[in-house]
Amino acid sequence: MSDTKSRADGYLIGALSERTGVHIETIRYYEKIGLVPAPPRTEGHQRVYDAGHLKRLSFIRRSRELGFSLDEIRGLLGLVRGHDLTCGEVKAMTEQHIADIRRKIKDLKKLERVLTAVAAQCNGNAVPDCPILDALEGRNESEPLEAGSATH
Amino acid sequence: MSDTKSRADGYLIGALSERTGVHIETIRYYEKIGLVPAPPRTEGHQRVYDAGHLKRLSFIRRSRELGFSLDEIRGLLGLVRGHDLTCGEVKAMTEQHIADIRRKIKDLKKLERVLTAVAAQCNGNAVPDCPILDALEGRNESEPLEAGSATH
DNA sequence: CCTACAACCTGTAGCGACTACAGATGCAAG
DNA sequence: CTTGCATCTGTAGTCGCTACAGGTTGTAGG
Repeated sequence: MSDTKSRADGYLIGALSERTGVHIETIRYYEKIGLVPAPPRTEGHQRVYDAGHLKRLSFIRRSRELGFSLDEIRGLLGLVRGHDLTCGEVKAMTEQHIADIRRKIKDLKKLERVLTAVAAQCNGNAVPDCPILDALEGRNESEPLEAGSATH
Repeated sequence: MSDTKSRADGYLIGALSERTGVHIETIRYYEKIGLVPAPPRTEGHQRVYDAGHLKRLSFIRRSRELGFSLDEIRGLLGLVRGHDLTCGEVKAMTEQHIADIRRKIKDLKKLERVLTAVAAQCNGNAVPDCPILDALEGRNESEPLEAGSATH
């Protein structure tokens, strides 16, 4: 069942990393910032994880994939282990998140439109009079582009 | 014509910041990393900019709004002042960029779908059995979500 | 001329979320 | 015993800024 290194009941960090898809360094980083608890160690100071750690780390990974920040995840985990947030608050957080994502999509679509238009004018000639650079220089002040979150 | 501080022909950093919409600290940062040249100074060591700086900084700002990295902009500016890139290379860069943006949009749309589905199951009850948290814990392994750039 | 105050200066540290080392151990197989 | 991989700690770097602290310059008013 287990092809990766394990100790009696638990697994070492490499095995946990493999099972969760979270890099080893990232696991240690999460421990350092207190997002996951420090696990017990072997006599040789190596971390030994159990199924609970696996679950928690998977939860974090899925949440990250859905775009939650580490701080938001801290909140979500608070509820798991205690009673920080109500279900309604979790829902509100999620909906706020959806709104953010929609805004980002909107911004990116606009970017795509502008860049596509700009690239279409270029025939791939030699150096001078590149229409893309002209557009960037603002000689063709068509779209306002009022600074948004863009890629960030 | 000029309501902001200027010295003879040029403007001080505050005026440049106002005209370009780039923060003062950011202008100094760009100078530090060599993205814009160090301007001449007054006797009291204050930076004095001219129309050339204004143009270059505006170019940078527009490029940033379109999602180019500072390194990419460095390349684009290389062409402006010399002959680093051909127009075709600029076009290729732009198209690569468009592809990146499309991928991001795709990822975000997927995120939106998953989160919307997950939030819809929640009626905003009290603490236990929150369907959002259930989903994050992976009890409902429906969408694969294979780790992408997500918000990054 | 003196004072107040805004705008400027330099330099450093911090953000988020990692990533990438360097150099020291642990541990199992041959 | 040696090899060699996995793990350990700690620090510095990434990107694109932002936010200070603490000092100087420049200008306007009294």
